[in-house]
Formats: sequence, C-alpha cells, structure tokens
Amino acid sequence: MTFSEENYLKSIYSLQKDSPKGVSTNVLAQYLESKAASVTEMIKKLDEKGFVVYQPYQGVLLNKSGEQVALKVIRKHRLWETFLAKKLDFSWDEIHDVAEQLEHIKSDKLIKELDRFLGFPTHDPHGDPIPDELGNVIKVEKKQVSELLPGETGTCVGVNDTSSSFLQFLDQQNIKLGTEIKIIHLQDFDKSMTV
Amino acid sequence: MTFSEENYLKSIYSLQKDSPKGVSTNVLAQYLESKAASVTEMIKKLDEKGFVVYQPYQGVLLNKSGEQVALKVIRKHRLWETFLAKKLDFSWDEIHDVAEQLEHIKSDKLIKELDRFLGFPTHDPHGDPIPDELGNVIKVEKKQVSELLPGETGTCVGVNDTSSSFLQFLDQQNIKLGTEIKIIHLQDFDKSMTV
DNA sequence: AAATATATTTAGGCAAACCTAAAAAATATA
DNA sequence: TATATTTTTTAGGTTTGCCTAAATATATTT
Repeated sequence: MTFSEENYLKSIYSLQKDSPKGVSTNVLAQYLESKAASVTEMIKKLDEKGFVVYQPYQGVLLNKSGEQVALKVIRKHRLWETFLAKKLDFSWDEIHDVAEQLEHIKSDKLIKELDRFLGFPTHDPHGDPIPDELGNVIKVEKKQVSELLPGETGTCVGVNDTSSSFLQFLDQQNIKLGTEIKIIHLQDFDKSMTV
Repeated sequence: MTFSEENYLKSIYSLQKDSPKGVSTNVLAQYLESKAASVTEMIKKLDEKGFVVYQPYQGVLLNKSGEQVALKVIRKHRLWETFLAKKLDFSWDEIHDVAEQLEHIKSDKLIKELDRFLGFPTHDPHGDPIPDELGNVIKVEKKQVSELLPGETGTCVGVNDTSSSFLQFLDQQNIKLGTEIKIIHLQDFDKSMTV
C-alpha cells in the first residue's frame, strides 16, 4: 500500500458520504488537487487490487476492504493530531500538515502504543471521532452554530472550516474544544455573540 | 529532498568515516541493499545538486551542505528512537525500523518540539550522540569491551552489533545503557564475565 | 608489461504516479 | 430530437528510482 493509494482511499471515504452512488472522477481530482486522467488511472488500479468498486463513467466507491484501509489511515491521522496538540504544543492550525505525513508510517505496534500513551482518546483536537482498532467510529450529534437560537447554549466539539486563518481567529477569540457558546443576540444580518 | 536522497546522504555520512578518500560505489550499494548502477546514477544527481563531491571511479564524499542534511536526518532518527524507547515502550531492537520511517517527516517545528518534549536528550537509546540543531555532535571516548583488561570497569554507552538477536541477548543478561561492566576473568580464548 | 580479475559506468528497460491533449461518452439545451 | 456542453477515458509523455547486461576503467597477478 503506497502513500498515494492510501490518500486516494482516504479521500474516497470522505467524499462518498455525500455521493453514495459513486464519487465522480472530477470531484476526486479536485479534492486531491490532481487531474481527472490521473484519478481514472489510479482508481482502475485500486479496483483491480480489490479496494474499490469502479464502474467507468459511474464513479467509484470503497468496498469493505478499502474502507478498512481508509479507517486505519484516518485513525492514525487523528491519533497523531492528538499527539501533536496535547504533547507537543502544536496549535490547532498547525497539526494537519504534519499529521498528513505521519499517518503513512507503517507499524501496528506504533499505533497501539501511541493510542495507549495518549490515554485511548476518542476524539481528535478538531472534535472528530477516532476510529478504534476494528474501524468502528463513534457518531456525535453536531449542530451548526448557525442553527442555534438566541439564548441557547452549546459546546464546541469541532469546526468545519479548517483554514489557518479561521483557526487562528478562533484561538484569538479564545474558542477551544469544550468552550461553551451562548447566543446572546442575533442581528437580522446574522450576527452572534459568545459568552 | 526525497526519502531516497536523504537515505543516500545518511549512508555516505556513516561510511565516509572509514574511507576518507571516498566511499566506493560498491560499498554504498551493499550498504543500501541496492545495485552499483543505481548508486552511480543517484550520486551523479546528488553531485549536480551540490550535496556531494563525486569523481568517477574515485568514490563519493559529502560536502558541507550534504553533511548538514545528513546530520539533520540522523538527528531526527535518534530523537524518534529516543521517543519510541522512552515514551512508547518499544524495546531496543524494535525502534530502528520505525525510526527509519519517521526520520523523513518534514517539519522543523516537529523536531524542535520533540526535542523539548524529550528533555533535550544528548544520546539515543543505543548510546549514540544526537546532533544538535546546528549539526554539532558530541564525541564520546568509547572502548570495545574486548579492550578492557581483567579488573577494569566500564560503563555501557552503546553497542556496535544492532542485530535483534544480539540486543535480545543483552536484555536477557540485563545489560542496559549505563550498566557497569567489570572484567572478572579473562580466559585464554577471550572469555569475560560481568558484574 | 601483459593478462586476468574486479569495480564502475553506460545503455536500455520497467513501474509508479503524475501530466496534457485528443477522443468518446454522458448530460444539458435549443 | 439534434446539437452543444461537460465529464470521463484513452493515448502518449515525463520524472524518479530502481533494475540487468554490456562496455570500460582500474587493480591485481603472473
């Protein structure tokens, strides 16, 4: 399993939730910052190897085996993100790029020991659940801040926009994971305030 | 700088101590478990890029720039080995293969933070010195156990043979880093005993 | 010094992963 | 439905890093 193959499987995993009939070549290419022709080539190979189901012009979906690989990579990614944030003083917006590299390290013992060292965390610093060794993922009910009404309160469990600028903005506002957010007033043009 | 290029520079660094006039193509090929033709190709590229001095048929040596890269990779390798051994319960003989992968992760902040997290270690679990950020390496006077005379005492600071079987043998004999070794009796056929 | 042996380089190939440009299929529009 | 547009695939190239086999240079023997 090469780095590139792992990245394809991980990307298909993320994208197939929104396109359950098949992830299109173009969408995948854009997500991977690659070209459609490269994607066609790779998913044909992944199909031959038995990780995905690919039907020309119909898009691609993971099968059981591909999903297990994707979940293992995601597990590693999120464990490393947790390590970087909790043990190494990395800030929210710095962990992703490094975890993107660390997730490809091959060593079952390493995953196991890292998990133990971190105290078997269930969620990463972005609030996303960490799949367990068997590939099971805990689902959390999430609401968008925009869905909250004035007076309502929620706990920040994650973010959708992971751009550096947005994460830095949150740090500046002292909004972290677990921070309670209360909508004090809602302007007509959608303006909310935090407590 | 690719993984492969880093491995070449690291290998040349290790080998050039014993062949200060130039590391031969064949020796390098054997060390890297590769073939002479592949080595010739790569060192020509590294020469063009300005990391080594290569003269056909005369072998290859690192220049300043190549040495700095090699030392940085070695620094990362040894910091990761320290991490695996001290924080993740990896045994002496298990750390090398994983560190071999981790040493190629690219992030200056990661090295810095890992160093701090480990308490700025000066030596790795094998007793080898960890180069500092500037590439300076502490030299330790080492003696071979075979150079000690009966009655003399020394402290174990490292091993030369890093094979699994030998490291397991040492574990079994309860010989660790820092273990004091005293030669009690020396048989004619070179047989020593520990205290 | 000539012949043989060894080490090194050159030449030509291969697989992975990417690319552009052209062809073909699917979808949308008139 | 026929035409135009978009999406996807195919065909042909490129780079990196590896290989084998053949050619060439160096080293060792005799």
